[in-house]
Amino acid sequence: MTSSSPAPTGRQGRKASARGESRREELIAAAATLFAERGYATTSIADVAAAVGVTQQALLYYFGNKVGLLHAVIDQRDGASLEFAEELTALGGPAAIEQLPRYARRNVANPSLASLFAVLVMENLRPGDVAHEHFVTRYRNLRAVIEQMITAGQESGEFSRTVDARLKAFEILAFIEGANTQWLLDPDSVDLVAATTAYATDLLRTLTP
Amino acid sequence: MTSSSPAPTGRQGRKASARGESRREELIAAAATLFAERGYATTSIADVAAAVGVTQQALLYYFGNKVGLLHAVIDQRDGASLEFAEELTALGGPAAIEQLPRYARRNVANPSLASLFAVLVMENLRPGDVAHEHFVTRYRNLRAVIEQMITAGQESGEFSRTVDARLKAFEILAFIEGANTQWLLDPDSVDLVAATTAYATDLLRTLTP
DNA sequence: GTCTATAGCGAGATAGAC
DNA sequence: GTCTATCTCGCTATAGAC
Repeated sequence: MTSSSPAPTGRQGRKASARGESRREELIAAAATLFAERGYATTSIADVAAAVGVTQQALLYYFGNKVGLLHAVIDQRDGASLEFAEELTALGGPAAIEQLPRYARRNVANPSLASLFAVLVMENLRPGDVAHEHFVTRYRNLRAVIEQMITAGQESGEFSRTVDARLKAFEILAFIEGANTQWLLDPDSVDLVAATTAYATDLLRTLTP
Repeated sequence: MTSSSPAPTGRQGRKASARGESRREELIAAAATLFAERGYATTSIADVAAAVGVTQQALLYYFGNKVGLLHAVIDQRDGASLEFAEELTALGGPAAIEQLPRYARRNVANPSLASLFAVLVMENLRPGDVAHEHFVTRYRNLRAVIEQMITAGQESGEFSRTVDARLKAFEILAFIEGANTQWLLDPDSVDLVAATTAYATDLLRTLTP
């Protein structure tokens, strides 16, 4: 966000890989994969560079330092998350709840993305950690989006007004995160989509008047 | 478990700190705190040793290597978790559900322990990670305990037989873990005990015939 | 048991050539 | 843009003295 990188001007040469990916994007993609697999702290920038076939110093040319790379990864991959959540909840009320399994399906289809943020959150729990503020606001935004979806349902009369929208939003996000954790650790032990569907069903029962 | 440490024989000298803690126990306690705060990978054994006032080499005398220290920490702190879960669920049925907020209270009272395992799990998601197998079986055991609690309630007729005990157990554990994550990241944003109490209440409604 | 000394590696980052 | 060379640091682990 602030200063960060020399930002190579304009478009890249034709050398960039198969798809129109710039070297910078290749590096971000490689970093996302490795961070998801091993975490940020244990991944060396040299490993990331090697995955793309350049040296560590080439990587530093783009991102300045390791933290710059991390922020580039977060910025590039996390926008989609909130958008996805907004898309799912935009319908408001019961229709939004029914979309919950789509979230699970998305994780199953893209475990690397699911793992990336789960791992990074735990590496940034404490104030002062490089991306702490980012994740704090990320979760606040997600809770806010879910809470609005619930209050929308209450205002339309589809949801009972006796439920505390704020606590319910917390609960729903807790389920999503915790389900994710268990599934990442032990994918064969549970059918994430089935579990999410079951949860959504029961959830609807507690929300409906 | 296997070989590990020279295991200093017999009891310790009177030099061990205020409480009857042996040096080994002091080191485990210091490691638990630091691992909880910074994670395993980013904590150096020298930091752990320094927290107790000895050198890194003294620490290695007890644990052999860094992985030995990790396993000592896990063995010492994790036994309590499963016991606690068993205690809470032993009652079976609705009474067990009502105990859920106690779990939250325990975390609030001991954030360091809550953080320790949350962080270590994410550092051991992948097969081959030093403590991967430990956490896989840990979660399997926890799910099994919760599942048994539910089936016990179903057999006594207190819980509806239409719910899938296995999926419900997964859901309950997901809530606990996810609630924990959100609260660790941003403690002021939510009242963990209130949220857990609300969840337990709604949970009971979906479980009761 | 705890120390000093030290080996040996891998990390992040800078300087400067091409 | 990407490289080679290099600096500096921190880390794990070993050897051996006390």
